[in-house]
Amino acid sequence: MGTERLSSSQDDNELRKGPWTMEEDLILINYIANHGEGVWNSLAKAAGLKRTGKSCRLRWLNYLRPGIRRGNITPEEQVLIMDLHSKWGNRWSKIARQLPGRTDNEIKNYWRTRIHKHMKQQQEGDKVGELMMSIASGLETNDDGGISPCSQVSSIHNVTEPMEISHDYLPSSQGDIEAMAYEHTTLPRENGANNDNYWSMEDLWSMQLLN
DNA sequence: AATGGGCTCAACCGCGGTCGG
DNA sequence: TCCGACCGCGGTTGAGCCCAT
Repeated sequence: MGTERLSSSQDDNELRKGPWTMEEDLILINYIANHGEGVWNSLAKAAGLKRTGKSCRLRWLNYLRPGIRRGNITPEEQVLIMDLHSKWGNRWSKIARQLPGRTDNEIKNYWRTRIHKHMKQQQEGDKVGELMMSIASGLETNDDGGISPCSQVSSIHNVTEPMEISHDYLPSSQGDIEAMAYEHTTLPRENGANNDNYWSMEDLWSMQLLN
């Protein structure tokens, strides 16, 4: 990644851009664990991160924050996203608040790369509405024969449990933590496939706290 | 095995809103 | 009231991965 590596002379003064490293993640997690979040610009400086406050905030909210659910948007969530998008439009942060553990960025990406694309394809084929039916196949229909996401929506609203975390293996050293964190950040994505084997950031969190 | 196009998603950018001095 | 700093949001980009050929 071209922007990731800066010359050593630049490293001391300039702000970093591009993907976050494991070290930066740990610094940010550690700092917020000790001092709390907020006032991102001063947080970035105080933590010793060569990042903008904006970048720290984004990384925290979209990736490191405990409770983040990653991957595998469920059919229920998909219906809820479509329902809320029809009401609110591109108010991603507002929509995200209705989906516990999901971020606005994730929902926005999901909408643009999947739902929006498929809707366009459906429209091109003059089959508007079939997407809804196919997505919601198995879900209940209303009297008009259309999809009634309301029951699904209400069920979603009750789904507030944090993601399940397996603690079958806990690290015993900082080296373990770093190796596991590295695995977490470098494992290839599986294109929507089950990623249950991935390390969640809550794992990283608990490790940091234990540490 | 090589490769080129499509897809995904983390991260950046720009803008508008809010707040304190 | 004005101004600057900061925050939050939505749009966009581009690196990396996947897959068909």
